[in-house]
Order: sequence, then structure tokens, then C-alpha cells
Amino acid sequence: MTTTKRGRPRSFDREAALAQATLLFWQHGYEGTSISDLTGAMGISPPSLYAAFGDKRALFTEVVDRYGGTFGAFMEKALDQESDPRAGFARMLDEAAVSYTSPEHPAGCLVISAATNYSPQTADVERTLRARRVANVRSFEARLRDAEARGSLPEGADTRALAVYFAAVVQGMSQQARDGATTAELRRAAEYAMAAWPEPPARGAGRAPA
Amino acid sequence: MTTTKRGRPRSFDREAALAQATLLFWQHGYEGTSISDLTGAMGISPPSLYAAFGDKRALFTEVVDRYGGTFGAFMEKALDQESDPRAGFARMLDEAAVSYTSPEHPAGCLVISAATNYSPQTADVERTLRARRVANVRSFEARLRDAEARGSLPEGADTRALAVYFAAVVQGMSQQARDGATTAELRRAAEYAMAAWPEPPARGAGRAPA
DNA sequence: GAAGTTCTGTAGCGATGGCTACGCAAATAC
DNA sequence: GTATTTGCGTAGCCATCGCTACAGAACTTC
Repeated sequence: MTTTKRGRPRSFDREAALAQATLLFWQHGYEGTSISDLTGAMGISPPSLYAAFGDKRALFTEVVDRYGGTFGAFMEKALDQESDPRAGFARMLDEAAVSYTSPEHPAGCLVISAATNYSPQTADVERTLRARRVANVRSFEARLRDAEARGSLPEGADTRALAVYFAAVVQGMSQQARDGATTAELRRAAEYAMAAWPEPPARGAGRAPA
Repeated sequence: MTTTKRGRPRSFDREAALAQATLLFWQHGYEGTSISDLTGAMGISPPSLYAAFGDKRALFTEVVDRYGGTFGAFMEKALDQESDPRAGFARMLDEAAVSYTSPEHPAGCLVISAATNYSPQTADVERTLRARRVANVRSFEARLRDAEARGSLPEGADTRALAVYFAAVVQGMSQQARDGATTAELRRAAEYAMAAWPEPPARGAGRAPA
């Protein structure tokens, strides 16, 4: 029952249409992409879109899922494949720099930029994306705790603040604040961020000040 | 000719109405805020809004300008008032952490979050905000160059990459990519970001690796 | 008072949003 | 072939969008 189905067969490539929809949502965001835009780019008519994907919301969900398995997969891969956590985070950031500026697709991260504008009636869209970002921060935190347990991080390191920090490097302090990070978390993250300041070699080793 | 004008006087407080509009745009973004939302919150009818502010676009411009002079003023102030550049950046980040999470207004930065979703017909809105962010990065860079000249930064420091880095901490690497940062800039910024990783004290001084 | 000017509220304009009814086209089942 | 199933295209529904015409209300000027 894989290939033989009754009725008129679909006349367009569902995967290709999904790829087109991904590019549009990535570029213009959820609200900025209309059904008319989508049907135009996918080369199909509205009824075909609704028959194949449900509604705009379901199509967007499918796009985000697909994105997580393709363009967005480098993060988890980098963190998983490097044995040293520091190398994992370094690779993740470096690959983000490359991916976010690739000319082959819209700039930045779809999850971050596709729904920072949300009207009251699309608040659930925003909730879905926010949940993903929050889960990502938790994932960072768990890995940092694991690094701490393995001695890659000094004991007593504020892994929560470090997790928020790395998320902030990727998503920005502003985005973090909108997603519910507390003042204290952000302030500690900012403190860590200051460690990147290159101390004049004369003064000595570079540790973050209290 | 300050107080005495002919005709029926305005029956609402223009400043208070502007403050309400600021909160709405801050919370929901440009597209996510409708004229109906605005008139409801401002307590006026559409014709009054248009008579007092022009159109939605002009109202938003006025809101952003007002924001820059009030909520957004802490950045320049922190950088200006601290004599040591490092202290200036540290204070700016710390105050951003506080401001972005203040319960007295929407979270995050209005300039960053109010128009990441932009439809083709509102591309000029996005251009305006992007110009402000790009100018901000340039301001960071100039201050870093100044710091370098005064010996607060080691000579040969990549001030451009550092400027992008600080902007990235505030706005996120994703946002930077969407605003036109190059792959190389983002990769170098990510390298600097790694300096925040706390080295185990046993191993020695913490410098970012090449 | 009358005239002139400016703001206010109702009511609605044209355009576009997401979405779908309906009839036809293209396949399988018998 | 006929019947059944499913996708396609036109054409349009209803809601909301930004915005405004119009008439009356509230002021200053004379």
C-alpha cells in the first residue's frame, strides 16, 4: 500500500513544495508570509495546499520540524560529536556563523526569527517556538552540568547562567528576556560575557571579574 | 503661540497616547499591532489618531524615536560615562540585563524585536530599524578602536569582530546574520565568545584559541 | 451673537487576510 | 465501459486590515 492509491494522483512534489515554504517562512516569518505568497512559490493553488498540509499553521509546524532535522541539526551534532565540551560549543558557534550567513538560504535561524512578531490570535505559534528555544537552553544547561561532572568545567560553575549565556550568543539577550530569562540570569550571563574582553598581556591571565 | 490655538482643542493627552502605543509596538511588533489595537489602548478613535500622528508608519517612527531617548538611552550613557572602556561595556551589558527584564514594560528591546517579521510592503520599516542597529555596531567599533588607541585593548585587536561580538551578545548571532554580518565576522566573533569559557584553574591562563 | 477653525465619533471604503464550495479532471476498482 | 475516489482550478466567502468621508461638537476670532 505504498505506491498504489486510488483517485487522481498529486501533481506536484510535496517535498519540493515544503522546501519552498521553508524558504518563505525563513525569509519573511509566519505572519509575513501569506497563503498567496506560499501558493505562488509552491506553484499550486490554495485548495491543493490545504489538502496536502492542512492549514497554514500545520504547514508551518511541518516546516519547522523539517528545519530542525536539516538546517538546524548542526547544533546537536556539534555538541554530540566532540568529546571535549569546550570544543563542542566552539564548533557549534563556528558552524552557526557559517550557516547563518550561507547564501544558499535566508540568513539567520528560522526558529529565532520566524515569529518574534505575533498577534494575539497567533500567540500559540509563538508559544510553540518559545518552547523549542527554552528546551534548547535546558539542553545547553544539561551538557554544561555534564561537563562539570567530568571535570571540564570547574566545580561550582553556574551552569544555568552559562547555558543562558550560550543561548544569548546565539539568540541575543533581548530574545532571552522575551522568552522569560530572569534579571539575575541575564546579569550573570553578561558577567561571563565580559571574559571575552582581551586583557592587555602585561596584566596577566584573563579571568572574569566578580 | 504656545498654548492658544484656534479650533476645538485635542481631548486626549498626546504623550500618554504615545506611551500606550510604545507599549503595544514593543509587545507585539509593528505588524502585530493593528490600528484597532492602538485606538483601543490609546482611548481614541481612528480619525483622532491619524490627525495627531499621520499614519501608522509615522506613529511607529515617533515611538521608536521616543524609545531611543528614554528606554534605549542607557547604552550610550553607560559607554559615555565610564572612563574605562571595559567598565563601560560591562555596565552596558549589566544594565541591559536589568532593563530587558523589567516588569514595568515589555521584555527585550523594541528596536530588536519590533520588526523581525516584515512583509514585502513594509520592507522600509525593516530598513529603518536595521539602519539603527548597523549604526549601533559601528558605534561599538569606534569605541573599541578608541580603546585600542588608549592602550585599553592590545594593539592589533580585531575591533570590527569585537564590535560584532558585543552586538551579538545584545542582539544575537542570528539577528546579526540577517542584518548583513559576513561569515568571517561572525566566525571571529564566535572565537572571541569562547574566551568566556572558564578554564580549569589547574591548566593555567585562559586565552581564546586560534 | 455669526464666522471660521480644528477635533471627534460613526460608519464604511477598497484591499487583502485565511480559507473553502463546487464542478471538473485523472487516476483505480469492478 | 461505469462507478468510485481523490486532486485541481476558479471563484468567492467572511473577517480584518489601514485608512478616510462626513457631519456634528467645541473651541477662538470678530
